[in-house]
Amino acid sequence: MNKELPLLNDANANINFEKYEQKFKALADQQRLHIIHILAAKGSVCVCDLTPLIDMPQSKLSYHLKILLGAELITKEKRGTWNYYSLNVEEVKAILSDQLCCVFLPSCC
Amino acid sequence: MNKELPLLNDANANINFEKYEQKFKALADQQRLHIIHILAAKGSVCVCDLTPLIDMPQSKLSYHLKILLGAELITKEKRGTWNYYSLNVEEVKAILSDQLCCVFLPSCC
DNA sequence: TTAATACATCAAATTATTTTGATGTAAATT
DNA sequence: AATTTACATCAAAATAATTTGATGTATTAA
Repeated sequence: MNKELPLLNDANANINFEKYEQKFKALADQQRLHIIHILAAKGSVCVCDLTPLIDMPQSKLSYHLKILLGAELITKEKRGTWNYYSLNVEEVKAILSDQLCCVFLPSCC
Repeated sequence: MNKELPLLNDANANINFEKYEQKFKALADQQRLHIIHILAAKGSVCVCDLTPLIDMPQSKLSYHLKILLGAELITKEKRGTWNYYSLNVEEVKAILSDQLCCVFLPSCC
């Protein structure tokens, strides 16, 4: 059995564009890029410590964190009342070029 | 003179998030990812040859090409009545991981 | 046990993006 | 010269994403 399907001659191979669309959508926002940048620098941060770093109401921050979480660009860990968010470095590296990793993940370079 | 600014301790370095936002926005759409994939496979393609490959009205295709062009992910070259679009491979490679390049630029692997 | 803190979620309002169909312009064909 | 082809652009309609402020639920602190 051949596990590889041949490329179709109309170049419309069976790529899961939807999955990538979601990830790029999550990245397609300055405020979320900023959040990513902070998480990259700070490691694990709870929402209450993130709020003063970025200037936005808490409900808005929660919204953006949810988008990033849905795209699996960040992870969430509950400790008591606090929710700690971290960057999913592996996932980000799987998407971004080394060059961009250097921009958004300072620890990378 | 020191060309490198020190990293600020609030991790809010002076990154041009806007520029990246535009590029990710352009990528954040299945139809545009499809266009990118076709251009990567076919090289240089005019709108009239692209239209039958992707199933959308011409004005819609023009709109999406314009978004990609604005993000400098593709280039345009006029030859007579025809407008030939090509992928800006350098730019795409500067953004996407090798892994993703393999997905969207088949010739890459 | 009351109050305060740390969130998530919800509905409504706002804003941004996409889609559609029509129209315009230029080059190519007849 | 009249048609046809190849596009871009435009305005209106449709859809989607974001923002806001209020409320709810735990957990912790007083």
